[in-house]
Amino acid sequence: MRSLPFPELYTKLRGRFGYLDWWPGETTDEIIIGAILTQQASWRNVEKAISNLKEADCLDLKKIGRMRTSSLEMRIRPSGFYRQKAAKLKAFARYVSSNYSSLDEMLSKGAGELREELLSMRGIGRETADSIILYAAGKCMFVVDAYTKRITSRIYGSDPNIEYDELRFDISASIPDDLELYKDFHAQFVELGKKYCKTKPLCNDCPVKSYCQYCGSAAR
DNA sequence: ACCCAGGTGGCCC
DNA sequence: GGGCCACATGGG
Repeated sequence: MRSLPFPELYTKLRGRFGYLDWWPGETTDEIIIGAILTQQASWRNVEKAISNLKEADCLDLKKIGRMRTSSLEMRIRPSGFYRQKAAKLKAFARYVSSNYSSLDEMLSKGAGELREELLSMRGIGRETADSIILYAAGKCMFVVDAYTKRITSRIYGSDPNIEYDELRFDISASIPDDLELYKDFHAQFVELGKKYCKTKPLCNDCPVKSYCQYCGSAAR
């Protein structure tokens, strides 16, 4: 197997998929709402939920805090786990309004401190916390997800069940401290994963096929 | 009729 | 520290 360090992996994916502008031009409220709604859901379904909220002029944490729970649940229903997610959104909205004068005040804290705080909140796990830090707060925090684990295990032979933070540290330590790179690299992992790295082999035409231990033999 | 999706938390041993 | 499980909808 040829070696493929993370920066070169990014270059390769970027060359293939182009710059992927995730959550472009959205408000921080919308990014956080989307980060919660997308937990174990397809983005297509999240878009429906977001569109329902927008239609009701409720794509806003303060308004979500004041909405009737049943109404919120109905709006976000397409994104799945809608009762849990409604509670998570309510809890987030309540937390911000009772502890800060604005969402921006919370998001302007240091990344490490903000991470601890987000992780202490109910329904906010590591991936959601890091997505909020990276895309809403705009601070370098690498977002790991199931695709990131699967792809790195197939290319580098690492444990597919690697600890979230271990992989996060490994990638962070080997790429430059550049916000746009952090944002886009995660998006590239997801793009590659969706197209070519499902649990079943989809090696055909995969941009990193020759580096992949899963299908590398076919590529050689 | 399955299997999967841009996870999280709880409970068990 | 790992292995299950519930949570729920919509698309392939």
